[in-house]
Amino acid sequence: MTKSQSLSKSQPSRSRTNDPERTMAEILNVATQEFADKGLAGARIDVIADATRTSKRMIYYYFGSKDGLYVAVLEAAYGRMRQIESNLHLSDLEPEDALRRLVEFTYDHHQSNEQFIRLVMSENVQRGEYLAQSKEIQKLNGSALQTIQDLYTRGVKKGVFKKNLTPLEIHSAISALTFFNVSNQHTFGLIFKSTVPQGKAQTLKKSQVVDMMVSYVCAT
Amino acid sequence: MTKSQSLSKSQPSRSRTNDPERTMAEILNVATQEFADKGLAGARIDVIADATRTSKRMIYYYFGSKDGLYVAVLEAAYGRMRQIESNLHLSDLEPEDALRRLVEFTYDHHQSNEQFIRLVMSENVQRGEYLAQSKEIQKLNGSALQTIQDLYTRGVKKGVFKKNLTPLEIHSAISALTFFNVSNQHTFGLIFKSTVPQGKAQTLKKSQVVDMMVSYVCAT
DNA sequence: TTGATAATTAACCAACTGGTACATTCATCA
DNA sequence: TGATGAATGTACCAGTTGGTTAATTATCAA
Repeated sequence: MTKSQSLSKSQPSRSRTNDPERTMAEILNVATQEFADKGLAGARIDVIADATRTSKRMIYYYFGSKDGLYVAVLEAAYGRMRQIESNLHLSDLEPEDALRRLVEFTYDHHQSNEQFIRLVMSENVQRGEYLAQSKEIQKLNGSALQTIQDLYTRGVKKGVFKKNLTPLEIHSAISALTFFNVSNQHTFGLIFKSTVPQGKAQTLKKSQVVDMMVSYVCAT
Repeated sequence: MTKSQSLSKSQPSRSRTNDPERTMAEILNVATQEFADKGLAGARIDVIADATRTSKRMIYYYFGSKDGLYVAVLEAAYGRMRQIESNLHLSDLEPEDALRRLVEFTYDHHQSNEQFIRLVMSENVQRGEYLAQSKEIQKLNGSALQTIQDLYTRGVKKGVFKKNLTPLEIHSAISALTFFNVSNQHTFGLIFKSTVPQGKAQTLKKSQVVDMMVSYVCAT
């Protein structure tokens, strides 16, 4: 746990410090930005290396290849997301409130994690080829659905939710509405630029998404 | 030397045919596939050229550069979409039926035009940088919204639609639900592969999307 | 202290890739 | 028919880029 000498940022010393953890973390960090910015094919290893305090050689030392680095970036990004998501505790709210809260959370979550969204888009352009290589990924499927399952079951029992919906449907709908809003903002902004306020061209407001989900899930 | 017969694979005739239109069309066609498949950065001019009956030289002759070709592909793809969309005539249907029909059409439309969706995704990864270069694109904004505007106004007048919705909201919601379903199928399929039927991993069924839109737009 | 191994640097390279130079053939029309 | 510009094919190039070779330094257990 020491963390001994992590300073000396502007010290152009001839001596060198071995700090594998920091080196790896920095590479991963810079690479995440570059890949999110340009996609796998557009990203440049040299650019990543130059933005790091270390060298290109280190990238290959720790990650083996450009693809290897990309997969590592994907895994880390998905892992981070899962962790954030797991911090929601909805079980102490009434079903309808919990639903609202979940939608709002997801909306904000997507809104403030454009980098992640861009990675996911890139990966879909590549047909999930690289995400499929990750063993880690498989583990994180259940949790989001379980949350919804619980919430939904409570709502049905209480008679406030429609029957015969599946957690996956609900999750998909929420994701679609909140993800698209960020992912397609640029083309949407261009095509409807006369009607869309410039800047962050969010065409779906949070309250609308909430309303849509509530009116869909709640019993009439 | 020894000319090594690099040619004569199938002893191509020495005669050649000038057919600029066909040449351009073929280049554009092949390029659309390649760009949709790999994105701008991932696409290779040589691959496009080789898949054509003509040569790389012609690509530069007609389109100037890789970027130029890409913009031409985008324009053509968007143009095609606009044309197809304009073939819907909803004015002879009752508002609610027209809405259903619009949603169903959009769903099928996205479902069967994955190539276009992939181009749009790529372009969003690039922040719309290239679509913005196209002068043509600006023209096609209004039509989709106008269709919805008409339909919505009729519905409100008739008292079957909620008030205070905007055409852009409605259009965005429909787009989000139908686009996402195709665009994110790969990552979604991987993460929820235990719950999603393999193959075309459509997690949102057409009827669900229709229900969502209807329950959102229709007055309670 | 020392020897082994992990971490790191710098120079280098071969393949790839967008783009071109140039010669040549086709189509049109006077 | 022959001249002229448009269209096309071939060969080539120079910059880029992922990846590597080889030598050097830090770290730490024994």
